[in-house]
Amino acid sequence: MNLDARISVLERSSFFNDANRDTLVHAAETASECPVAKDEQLFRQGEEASHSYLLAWGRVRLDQTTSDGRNVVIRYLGPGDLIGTVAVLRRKPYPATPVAVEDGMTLFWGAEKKAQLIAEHPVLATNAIELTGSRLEELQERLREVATQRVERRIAATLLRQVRHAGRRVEDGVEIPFTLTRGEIAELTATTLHTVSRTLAAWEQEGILSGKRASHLVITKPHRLVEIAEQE
Amino acid sequence: MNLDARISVLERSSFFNDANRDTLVHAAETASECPVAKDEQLFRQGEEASHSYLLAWGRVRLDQTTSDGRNVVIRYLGPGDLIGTVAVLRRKPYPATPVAVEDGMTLFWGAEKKAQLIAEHPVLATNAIELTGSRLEELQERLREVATQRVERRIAATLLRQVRHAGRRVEDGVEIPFTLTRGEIAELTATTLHTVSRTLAAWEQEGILSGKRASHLVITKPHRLVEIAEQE
DNA sequence: GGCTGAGTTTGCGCTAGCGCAAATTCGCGG
DNA sequence: CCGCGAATTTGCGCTAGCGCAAACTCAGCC
Repeated sequence: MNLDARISVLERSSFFNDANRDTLVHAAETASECPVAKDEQLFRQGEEASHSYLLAWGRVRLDQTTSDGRNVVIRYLGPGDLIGTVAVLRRKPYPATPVAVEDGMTLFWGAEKKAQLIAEHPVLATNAIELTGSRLEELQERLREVATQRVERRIAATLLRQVRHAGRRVEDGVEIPFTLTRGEIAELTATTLHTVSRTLAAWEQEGILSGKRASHLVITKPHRLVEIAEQE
Repeated sequence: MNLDARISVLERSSFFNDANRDTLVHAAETASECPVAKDEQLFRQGEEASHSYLLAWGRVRLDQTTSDGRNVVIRYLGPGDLIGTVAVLRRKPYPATPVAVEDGMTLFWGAEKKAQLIAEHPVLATNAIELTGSRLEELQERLREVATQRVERRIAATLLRQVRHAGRRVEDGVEIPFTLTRGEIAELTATTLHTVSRTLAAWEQEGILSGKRASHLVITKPHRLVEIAEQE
């Protein structure tokens, strides 16, 4: 990636919202590139936070593992999303393990460079607060769902969230443009893969959605899914 | 509160960590004071975020209500904690309703003044990221607990969290220095008040803790509670 | 001091959904 | 093309804990 390509990637990220040319150039010049292969981990939960990443393209799943070995999917990240930035700024260990769900490319900065970038460009600090706040809001929403809703609603809400983040219109409806297994949906919604499988099988029968394994989920009746998510 | 008293309040808040005298004075001079009475709401979830608060003393519970009228307790706030700041900075509606659990006092700033404070004192932006990140981390932890743990463990973890945030050594053990009802514990741990009641009754019988209603919970065997929180 | 309402406790029936087990499917790599 | 492993599906027994109902407790207010 040359400088212009990098700048093009950066200006599409909300972390660089309202950033001027100087900021973009500074960030582009100080960044390094790192391709990431499917299933590769950028870093591991618990490690010292040494680098902060921005996903140029590809998709990444953010996993947290519990002390008894269970996994919770925190979120899916797409192009323009930051990875590891808050941990770097806080000088805390990484709280999660980002796993690439497809081949991709990242730009990354060492902790010092990132802190300097933010110190010299206050708009980036403001944007970091915005982004962290946005993550906070989403987690609050998820906690509310898990605390108060049955599984079906939660699955519907989770799929709609992926649609909102990354959904793509296709001929039959809306596609979630990355691989999402029943197991992963289970780890996003605090349930088991068996329950997800049963639920999705029923919805597939009903024509609400289709897709499994490497074929991406396609929501054919999004309004139906919204109804399910909002039922009492 | 005179200026020195305000400064004393501010410098004890982690939002003002590493802030110099100028910053503290600026913040103290531009703040207004608002006492808050037990059960009073500072603002309501969904309202436009117009003011940002810092709790000088007292305790506040942060509630989120779902569309079907159920309540989730997001966290308890104590002296030095910010209330509504992220929403103000993000120019989003308030995501929660802060309810005073005892009489207290707040300092507050209008949105413009707060944004200006942060723009003129970059250390505050850094601290805001730190604080938001810390909230994020806690919510991730709670989500992991709800997703993967049985109720008992969750209750234990929740009580230990209050102890860590606000616990006070007393003669018999560690006191949680604010009123925490079984219903509120239920809303913190995604369970029902009946289950909390049963669990706490058993633990009280076992000598692990004591206290109900207006009498604060006292954890008499904290190590036992840690064991429960960490069991598999 | 008495009353009241909110908080706590307890019994118990019920079920959502967990988790075991096994069968089926399918995508990928050699 | 075949084998294999991971993903998906399906049957089913079981139980953690929900939620209804009712009784008890106690703090605060008049």
